[in-house]
Order: sequence, then structure tokens, then C-alpha cells
Amino acid sequence: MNQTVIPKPDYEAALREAGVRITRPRRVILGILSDAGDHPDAMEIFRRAVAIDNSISLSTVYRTMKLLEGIGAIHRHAFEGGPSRFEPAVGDHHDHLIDIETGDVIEFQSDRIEELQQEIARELGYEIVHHRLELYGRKRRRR
Amino acid sequence: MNQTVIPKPDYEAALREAGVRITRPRRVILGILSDAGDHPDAMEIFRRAVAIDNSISLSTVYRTMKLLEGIGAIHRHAFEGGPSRFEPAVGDHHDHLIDIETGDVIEFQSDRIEELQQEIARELGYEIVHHRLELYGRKRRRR
DNA sequence: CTTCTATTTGCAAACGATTTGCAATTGCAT
DNA sequence: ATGCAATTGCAAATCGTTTGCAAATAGAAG
Ligand SMILES: [Mn+2]
Ligand SMILES: [Mn+2]
Ligand SMILES: [Zn+2]
Ligand SMILES: [Zn+2]
Repeated sequence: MNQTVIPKPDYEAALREAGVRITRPRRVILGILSDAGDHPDAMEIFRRAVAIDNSISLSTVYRTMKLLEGIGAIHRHAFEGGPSRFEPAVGDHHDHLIDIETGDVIEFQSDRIEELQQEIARELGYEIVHHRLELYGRKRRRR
Repeated sequence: MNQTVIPKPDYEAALREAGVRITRPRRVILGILSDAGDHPDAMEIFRRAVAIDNSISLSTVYRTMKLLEGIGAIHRHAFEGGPSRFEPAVGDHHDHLIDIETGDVIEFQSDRIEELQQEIARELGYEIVHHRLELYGRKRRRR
């Protein structure tokens, strides 16, 4: 018992909140996002969606991602090279380490780095609106 | 006297080193890069190049940027939204703060952050090949 | 200085990711 | 059930960037 609760965002409520209709394509896409453990790109979300309802179009995936991003329900990451990748905006802020060999994305968080960023911005006379910290690396050869 | 020396990279030597021909378009583009104090994108470099030699093409700008990037003579930055922006790979490593109102790019450097990144990657079993730290912010309202 | 050829160029067309116009469909307030 | 604005699928457009190709040229050799 006592599993760690993986929080699932209530997208439908968020959409209703935003005064936006809950359609079949949206329901499908939201479902996919809710239980995506990874950081899929639009094409991958489209593939997963088609597997559920083959009438969904790629345009709708893109439109829905933009909509969700707009209401802050998901984050868009433009990692080096590839297309945008998405993830539910649930849980605490974190940054990413991308395995340049496999494309795997590993999440991490450093309060210390976040503080230092604030400090730097303040010294430069700026307030941070958002930031992007991405580490690109490869697995260390087993010692 | 005793000005801070703004180092100008010897691109021509680097090119010769790479066994590549030094052509008129390349000379023009290299000149522009050498004394660019900013982080121009390909189109901007193209504009500056055309002002010097109107026969230069945008393709050549792109090809030259790729070439220079390949030999490590310049860095390419894919800041949020816009096209790639470039800068000579001279001087020490630094990261960027982008003014989301003006697009201005401010450089900064934090040994502490760099160390913490190493530490994080090591803990995750990775070695960093490169990284990207971008702060997006706006000028703090004058106090 | 000329000759020779591989490299580089400009141009136009192709590219991949994403966005958009439009007519047809659909959610949902009445 | 009705009516209409919101949403959709589709195809075409867009943006930044890359590429094929025939013409131009750098620079090594003589
Ligand atoms: Mn993440
Ligand atoms: Mn810089
Ligand atoms: Zn962060
Ligand atoms: Zn750095």
C-alpha cells in the first residue's frame, strides 16, 4: 500500500474553466497526456491518439497543445535539434538532462541553481519570467 | 590607454587549418562576425553582408555558419521563438539572459552554477557534453 | 601568368515542423 | 429538438533552413 501518488491533472476542469468546449479529440489527447510518463512530441501524441480514434488529425493535436500551453496546463520544451516535446504542467518545477545518445529525458531539480539564477538576474536589473536549463550528456562509462 | 582587449578570432587561420578555401563571401561574413558585438541571426548577417557585397546569397550565409559551427569557431544559440543566433566562439564560456521585451541578449557567467551542473550530472551517472542555460526576463521596474 | 580541377557559389526548389483558411461537423446553451 | 458559435479535418501556406545543380572561382601545379 501507500504508493506514491502520481498526480493526474484534471484537464477537463481546466478546459471548462477556460470556457472551452470538451470535444472528443480533446478528450483523447488529454487522456494521452495524463498518462504519458515521457516527453512526447506532437507526432508521437498524434500516433497515440490515432490508435484510440483514427479520425483525429495532426492539426488538432497542434491546436490542442497550443491551447493547453496557453492555459498553462502543459509545458513545451524545445530541446536541441528535434521538434517541441510536451509534458503535463503538474508537480514542481524541474529542469532536464537529455541523453544525447538515446534522447532519453531525465528530470532534476536544484534549489541552489534556481536561487543563483534569481541572484544573477537581480544583479543585472532583471526579473526572471521563465528560464531554461538543459544538460546534454552521455552515460558515464561504468567505473 | 590600457583598453580592455576585445579578442578578434583569426577565422582565416582556422579555415585554412580546416583545409577549406577562403573565398570572397566567406571573407565578408567572417569580417561581420569578427566585429559583431551582438548575437545576430542568419538574416541579419545576410543584410550586413549584402551591404558590403550585394552578390552574397543567404544560402552561403547558412552554409558558412554551419561550417564555422562545425570547426567550433562560432556558437549557435536557439533562443525561444526566433531563428538561430550566432556569436564568435572567443573568450570564456557564458550563458545568456534574454530581455523578452527587447530581445536584447545579456551575457553572464556563474562558476557556482557550472559546478552544480557537473555535480547533478555526475549524481545521475552522466557526463555533460554541453548545456544551455537561458534566463528570460524583463527589466525590473526602477526602484 | 596560364591551366586545371575540386570546391564553392547563387538560385530555385525541397525540406520539416507548425500554422492557417475554409467548409463541414459538433458541443452545448436554449 | 434547435441554432449557432466553436471546433474539426483537410489542404495549402508559412518559416527557417537545407539541398541539387550548373556556373563561377580558389589556388595548386606547371
Ligand atoms: Mn519534465
Ligand atoms: Mn554570448
Ligand atoms: Zn529550473
Ligand atoms: Zn553555462
